[in-house]
Amino acid sequence: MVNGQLTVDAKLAKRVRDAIREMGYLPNLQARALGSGRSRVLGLIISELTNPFYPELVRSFEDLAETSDFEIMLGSVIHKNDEHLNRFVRRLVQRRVEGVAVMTFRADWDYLHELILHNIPLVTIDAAAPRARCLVVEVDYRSGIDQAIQHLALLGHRRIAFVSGPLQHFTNQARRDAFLDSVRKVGLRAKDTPVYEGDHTFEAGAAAIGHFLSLRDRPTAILSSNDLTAVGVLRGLSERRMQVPEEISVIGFDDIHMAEFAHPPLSTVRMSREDLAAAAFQGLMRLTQHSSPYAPEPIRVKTQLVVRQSTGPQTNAVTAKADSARRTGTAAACSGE
Amino acid sequence: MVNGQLTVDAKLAKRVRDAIREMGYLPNLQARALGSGRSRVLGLIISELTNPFYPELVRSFEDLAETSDFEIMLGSVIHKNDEHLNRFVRRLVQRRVEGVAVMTFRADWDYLHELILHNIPLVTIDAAAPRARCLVVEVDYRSGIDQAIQHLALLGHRRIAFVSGPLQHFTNQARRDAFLDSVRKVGLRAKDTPVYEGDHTFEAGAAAIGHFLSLRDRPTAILSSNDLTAVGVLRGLSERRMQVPEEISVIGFDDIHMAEFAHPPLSTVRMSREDLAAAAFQGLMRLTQHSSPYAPEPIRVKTQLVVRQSTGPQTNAVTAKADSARRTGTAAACSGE
DNA sequence: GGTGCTCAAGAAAACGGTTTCTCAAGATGC
DNA sequence: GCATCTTGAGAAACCGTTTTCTTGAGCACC
Repeated sequence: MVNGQLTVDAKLAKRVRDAIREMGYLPNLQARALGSGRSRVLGLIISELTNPFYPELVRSFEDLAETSDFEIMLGSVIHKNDEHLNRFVRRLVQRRVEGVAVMTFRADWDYLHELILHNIPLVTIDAAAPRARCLVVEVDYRSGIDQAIQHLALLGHRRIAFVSGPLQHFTNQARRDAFLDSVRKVGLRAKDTPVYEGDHTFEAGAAAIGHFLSLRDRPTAILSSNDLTAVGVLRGLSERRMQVPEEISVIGFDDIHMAEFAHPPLSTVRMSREDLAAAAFQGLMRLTQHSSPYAPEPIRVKTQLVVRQSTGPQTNAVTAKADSARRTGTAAACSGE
Repeated sequence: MVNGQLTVDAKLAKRVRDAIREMGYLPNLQARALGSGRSRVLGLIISELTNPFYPELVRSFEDLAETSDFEIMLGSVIHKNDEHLNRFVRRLVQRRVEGVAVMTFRADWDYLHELILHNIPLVTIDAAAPRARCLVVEVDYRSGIDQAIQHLALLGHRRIAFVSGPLQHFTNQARRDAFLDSVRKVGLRAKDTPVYEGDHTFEAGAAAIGHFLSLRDRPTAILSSNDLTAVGVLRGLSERRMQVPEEISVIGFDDIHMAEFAHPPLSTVRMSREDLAAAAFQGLMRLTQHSSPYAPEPIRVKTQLVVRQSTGPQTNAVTAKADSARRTGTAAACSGE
């Protein structure tokens, strides 16, 4: 009755329900989990919470989980040593999670072996763990990077540099490859599209700028593989007293909060955390419904350019304060979005 | 045996343990919780994860929880409506959490009544919920704000403004009062220490600057009640082409990541998230050990000035590019830390 | 009216551990 | 040597739900 069937008098039902509330009764979820064999807990593994990319993702994922009455167990990978990591994964199993979303972009699955052993549904990003009951969320880097490059090309830029993350990670290769394809598509050649391999830190941005400005043919626009590094690029430029976007344009990737508050506000390729979370959650729901070795299609998530004020038309003047030109450029860019 | 007593042959014990591992056995924590009556889950309530103050706090708290074999259930208050909030609190009770750390700075406890009803240990910040089994973490705003004001006074500033958060919150009153006390201590008068009430957003910073610059006696230094607003102040100044710290000094509060990456890097009063998390966790452990109506002393957490590059000596020149002076000033300030 | 069927309510078993109880063997004291 | 205390192993009860099983009532049909 309490669980919602309608075989008894509605009025009586209401009275009973009121009495239950009155006494402050709340079912014990542990007991329920034990009895039903369903814990209603999901695992969520991220790189780390202090990476500004993740809080939004976690929040979206939690919201989804909440509306479906799931709890989530959060674990970050980066600052943990292997010992800690294994402990965390073991706890996931001990709490009998019904599935785990692995939202980190590195592609080694060793630390997940305990989950695989217990045949727990898994959702990963970019690349699948080698096993059944694993679903991939494929981020479509190309769509957003294409937009970024076309935006720059439209503004007249013919020399566009790229700051990548560590190329040992599959995801960073994918981003760089997307960049190289895009610039080729708008007719630029390899020597006009230099790539600098950074490490996704703030400092890498300043280092990249040091490198690019030492080139004979300096790029007039820079695309960075993540926002933090792009902000580092902005800082490096500001320290060299170079004006953005008058002298050089900068585009980031991710669209973290900081991008909006950067100086100038950073144009960037947005990878929607909401979409990512939704894809991951949906994927888990799908996997949990099929207990058989079920291998569904990957879920794709698009990326998209967000134009702010760090991009403007290419000019040859090195010191020109082309303020009015910039305004026009920005307006044009915005309308192109 | 499995739980670690030493009554049987050590070798046999090892063999048994190996066999257990071999078979992939892991105890079911739900069953354990049900049997023992201890869930080993703690609640952690924060304002919201996308507020850059919190990720570090959550991480620290999680680390502590992990080493003591606790799980945490995370909930954010801000973006939830009352309906959602009540659901979350109810879930805390349903999972039979052993205690809840309420790490949000607002002081209304209505939404916690379910926790109070079930006599669940509570740790709060700044002010205690009106009940037993509740422990307060008292943030010592005065220590850090004193340091900030003395730092500015030493640099020659005699007109120091304050941007507060919404004064309906107890915590913001405390910060403002600490400011007023501090400036009085270094001999400044009310008319030279104007206060602007903002709302802790980025935009509030620009608004505050608009107000302060319209005053007849402009302040030469600004202390903000949080970092995001301070960054907004920096932005407002930059839009007015005013140099920081040559023309005006700025100090924030909190020491979020962004502070370091601001332009220029923001001097700020650090409220240590590690300390806060440690205090909260310790408090919960203390409370859970005493089931009786036990009212322990509050735990105090200090704040501390961090000097970066947004503060420099007061100069009368409005447009002077006092670069060398600034360098010296910064160095002096650093050594004073 | 007896037989077979459906249905729902209540009892019992299960979930996987912890905690408590029981009881017999061994140690201790006189 | 006998009564008492201590010890530890194994059995039993328990935690609070869900799930399955049992039972008996109600009903249609021949």
